[in-house]
Amino acid sequence: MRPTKRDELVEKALAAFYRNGFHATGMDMLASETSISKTSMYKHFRTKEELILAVLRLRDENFRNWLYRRIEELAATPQEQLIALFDALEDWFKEPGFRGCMFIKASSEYQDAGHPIHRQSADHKRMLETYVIGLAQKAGYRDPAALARQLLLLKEGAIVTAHLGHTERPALDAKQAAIALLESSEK
Amino acid sequence: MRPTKRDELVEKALAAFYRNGFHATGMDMLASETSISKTSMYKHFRTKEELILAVLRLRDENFRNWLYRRIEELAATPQEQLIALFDALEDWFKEPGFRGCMFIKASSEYQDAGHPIHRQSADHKRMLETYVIGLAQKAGYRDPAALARQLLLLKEGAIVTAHLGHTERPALDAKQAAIALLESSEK
DNA sequence: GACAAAGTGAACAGATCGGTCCATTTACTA
DNA sequence: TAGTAAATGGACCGATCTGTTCACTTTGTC
Repeated sequence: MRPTKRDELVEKALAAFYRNGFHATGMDMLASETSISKTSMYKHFRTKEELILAVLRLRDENFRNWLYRRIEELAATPQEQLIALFDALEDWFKEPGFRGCMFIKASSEYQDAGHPIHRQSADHKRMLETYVIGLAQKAGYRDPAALARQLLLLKEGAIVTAHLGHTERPALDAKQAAIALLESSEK
Repeated sequence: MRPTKRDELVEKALAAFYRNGFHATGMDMLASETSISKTSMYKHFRTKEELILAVLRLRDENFRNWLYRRIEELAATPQEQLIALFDALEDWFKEPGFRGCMFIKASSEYQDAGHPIHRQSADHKRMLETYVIGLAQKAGYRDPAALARQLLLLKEGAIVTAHLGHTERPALDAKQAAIALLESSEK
């Protein structure tokens, strides 16, 4: 089954929005860049906002799938996987087109906490939190939720620091901090 | 000496950009919101970009002054001040108009690492780093730079998490992680 | 009270914004 | 092969974008 035109649009729009930002990427630019007519775009999505929401759904799926698999490749036990998270980050930061976290950027452009785009970005972060809490639970920590939240602060910090580009290897700094946190956390 | 019209413009533009974003805030909206004519605005700044750069300079000055003073209010020794950083964050997050870090948002909208706005945002982060390294040095840590980078990852993470709003008290999580990091860092 | 500097409002430019419309062409399927 | 659904290009809408121009008014100073 070939990917539908709709999927193709969302995929290419994802690349354009990620590289160029949301407000800065117009629907005409999108049409020419994706080689999909504006008429078609507006047949699939009633507004630009709906398209962005679809893009963010795809991004969430892609990113979490990639991350979870990469972490499993890198480490076998939950304990080690909590650390491997930061090795995976380093891989991501090194990718040529890296431009930060799409959800942080989305919430930067759609700031109102009640805005659908902002809310969907928060949902993504919540799902990541659930995943890391699960790892911390399996690893046997006494307060897995608190530990997960702390590790995720390091993750978010590393991402924005990598994008800002004022520090050499934020993923490595985060990893070392994570190791220290794990060692000082009670089981 | 009264503040000049230029200062007044930059100050009000700061509030508008912070609340509303950069691309989403047009020069006409800015003119009506600041009660300063467009003609005047363009007499002080040749382009919107130049105005944004002036706004970011003011924001950097305001924010660092506020933060440094708040930290000194909250704690007396460098050791305690490294922790008080996160109490200051909590104060900030609780402010009614809190909408995240202006520099993270600026770099989210002007993503290219070579763009003046992106570069200036990175400069702000570097200056904060210098300050925290100084505290870590005075507190007598063996590797003050590494420790400062780790603490700042927690800070950036807490800011974006507070803005996303998917977690209850990110500043408190960050503070507890910071305490653990400090305890496990060699002097 | 004259003069220059600074600020004003409003119209204007050309480009782009999100979104609509329509006649035509392509592609799948009965 | 006929019919239908999907996709196309391009014109078009009103609004908004950054930035300019101009004639007029305010303001502070000598």
